[in-house]
Amino acid sequence: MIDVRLLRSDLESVRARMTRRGKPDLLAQIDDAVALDARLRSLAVERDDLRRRVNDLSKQVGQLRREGRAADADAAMADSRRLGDEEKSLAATTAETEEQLRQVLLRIPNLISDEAPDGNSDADNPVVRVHGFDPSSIADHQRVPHWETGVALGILDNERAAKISGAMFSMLRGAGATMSRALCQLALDRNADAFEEIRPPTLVTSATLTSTGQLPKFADDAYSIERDDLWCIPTAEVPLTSISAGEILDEAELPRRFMAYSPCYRRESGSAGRDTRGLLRGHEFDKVEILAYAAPEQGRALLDEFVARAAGTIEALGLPYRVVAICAGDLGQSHHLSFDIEVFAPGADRWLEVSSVSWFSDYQARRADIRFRRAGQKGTEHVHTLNGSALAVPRVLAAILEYYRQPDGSVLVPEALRPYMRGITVIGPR
RNA sequence: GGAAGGAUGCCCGAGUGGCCGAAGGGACACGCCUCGAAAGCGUGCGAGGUUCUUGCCUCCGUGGGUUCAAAUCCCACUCCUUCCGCCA
Repeated sequence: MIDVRLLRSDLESVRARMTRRGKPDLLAQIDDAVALDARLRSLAVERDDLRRRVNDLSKQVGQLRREGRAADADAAMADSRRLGDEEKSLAATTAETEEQLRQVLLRIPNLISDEAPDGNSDADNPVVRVHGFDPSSIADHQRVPHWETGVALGILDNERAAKISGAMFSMLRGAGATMSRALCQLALDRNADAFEEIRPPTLVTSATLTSTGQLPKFADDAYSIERDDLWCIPTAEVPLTSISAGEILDEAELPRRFMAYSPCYRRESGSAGRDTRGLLRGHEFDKVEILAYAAPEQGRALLDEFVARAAGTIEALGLPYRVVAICAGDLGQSHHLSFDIEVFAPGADRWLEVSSVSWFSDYQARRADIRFRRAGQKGTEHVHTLNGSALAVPRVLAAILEYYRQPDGSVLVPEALRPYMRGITVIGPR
């Protein structure tokens, strides 16, 4: 949620920054918010004044009673009752306006960073840097899509996954399942120096899903369990962000860092049939997420650190990758500034997004009400939140099955994964 | 799933209709004292909104209700604890 006060103090700058997202109807939403806010404030002033008078009269009633002036007390009581009725109807109007404003505000996206490049869609995202990518070094035996290799080696069985759960679910077997787990282990171990490991719940309440920005706007993208009013998390970002919801932290404990392995559930409602072969996109996948609560001034540097950590793990796996800056028009609703890491998959012959690292400024913290107190100062501020995939398993696994494929059709296990592979160094046909 | 008890400020804890935004203690901060510290003493110490300051409004798990007036009474819900049942 953006700060309403910004709409009052610096409306033009808000409008200018929203314009960069390239969504014309946003400006109308902002106008709605401004109007509702103005209305709310005048209503609140009026309501508070009535309350003050009711409170005063009520106190007088008690006072007069104690002094034995029953007639005066009755008169004050009558006055108070009359004002109270007025207050009640005004309070109802105010509450209604408040809720309207909240609903509008929940749908207004975050202010984007000046640093985010211009652009309308992912096609405009500039490549920031490329590592280890040399198309001329890629041999024919690597140009086999992982869904073929995976089936040939008996480690990927999407047919049976579909039998069990329907389309867009996948099942790994044998060394494939082991490698999936190994990738999680690797990502967790590489970040254990700075992050507390969490095993969060993966079913969450509506309030939790609202804090990170998935609700109310993107309800169709998440699985819901209506009978119990719970939602399946689309990413561990959701529970991790809400760990300190409603809490006030000390400046000294910032940045506060968490990491978590979790399954992630996505309905992928808009993308059925697109890029769904093999392990490219599924309703359920494993991911290791890293996240931090930070003081505002720590945000930018942490974003770089998160990108470096995610890229470092890909590098340790020996995979070619590039870092892409997300342009203004492609930035998600909650995002302030984001970078994606993409791995080149020679068999699928394309770059796969394997990590998205984002800085949310105070947008999520305001929704989740996560604040901190600066040492020696009165009052509180909202923290900034950042998060990123330390490693998204299926796509990295896909890239490995292609990049590490050998002329005889087997797949070499990357050096970095071997400690977690029970001695398997090569995945051959069964 | 059934039964009972509970939820108050950073923590503990008092408060059963008005004088309670909330006693008392602890923790914390500052000052005094001290060579320094501990102990002692004094002062301060929740959050949000609105406001030039003063002030005013809101918040005692959440949401409703009763009342001139609610932390306090009523209803519903959530969570915690204990017991029973069930269960990986």
